[in-house]
Amino acid sequence: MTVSTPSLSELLRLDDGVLPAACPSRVVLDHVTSRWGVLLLVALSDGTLRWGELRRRVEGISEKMLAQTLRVLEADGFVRRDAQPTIPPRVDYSLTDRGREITELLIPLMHWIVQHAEDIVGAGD
Amino acid sequence: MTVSTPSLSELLRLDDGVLPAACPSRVVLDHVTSRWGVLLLVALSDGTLRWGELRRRVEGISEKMLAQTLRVLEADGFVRRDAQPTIPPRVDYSLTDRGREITELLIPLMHWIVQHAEDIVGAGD
DNA sequence: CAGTATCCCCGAGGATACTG
DNA sequence: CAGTATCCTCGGGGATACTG
Repeated sequence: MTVSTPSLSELLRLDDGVLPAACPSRVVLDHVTSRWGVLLLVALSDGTLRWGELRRRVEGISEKMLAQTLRVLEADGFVRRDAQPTIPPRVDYSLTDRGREITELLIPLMHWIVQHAEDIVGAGD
Repeated sequence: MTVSTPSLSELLRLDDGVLPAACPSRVVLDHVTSRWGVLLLVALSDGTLRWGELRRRVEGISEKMLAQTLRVLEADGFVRRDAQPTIPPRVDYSLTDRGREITELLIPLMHWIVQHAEDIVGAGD
């Protein structure tokens, strides 16, 4: 049942295991694993959130980085932005299908980290 | 069969969905998703590698960042360092059990990214 | 409310040279 | 070979003020 994890080379079909530096995946990896990228995607996995809600959920993020990271994630097609032309404005952010795909891979990671973080920083740091 | 992904709040047992800023998980998340962290861990998933092999595999990494990132990953208990006291020296790096655990969550992520990267940067960037 | 615009700083990270 | 030491740059990212 447990298919032993295939090697990176097999998974990526690299015959030498080298992932080139100039490579689209590096760009996407950087976007997703950017300082605030993971946190925003994971926050949105709970459902649609407004700008202000996102700010509060992802504690510590500045307005600048919230805007910037959201723009990148939107450009990559991970996040959908719905702006109501009302006064005052209301903007909803949610995951696209693509965003949900990658977030489903991110959640187990976050989960593992949250479970083990204490042991890790407690012992070594 | 498919258990629908539980919400972040459920997974993390946060009643408000807010992941605090001052929190060990943030530190570990930063280490793992650091610029070179993912790439190194994933490279080591293929098995033990020597310093020079790692440098070549993770194309673009400088010696400084290789050393620095490896030290962090070692301190976190993800990576084991085996130094043979020979001349010339030989140092082997491999994943610990803990390293293998988290890498098994990283591989699907990398895999997804490599599969979809072209579409993503091709269309939006 | 949901952003943009600006200024500015610090440290991540690269280049280079050196060493056991 | 497997690093360390040093210098230096560039841009990530915070603080603050302003706007439709």
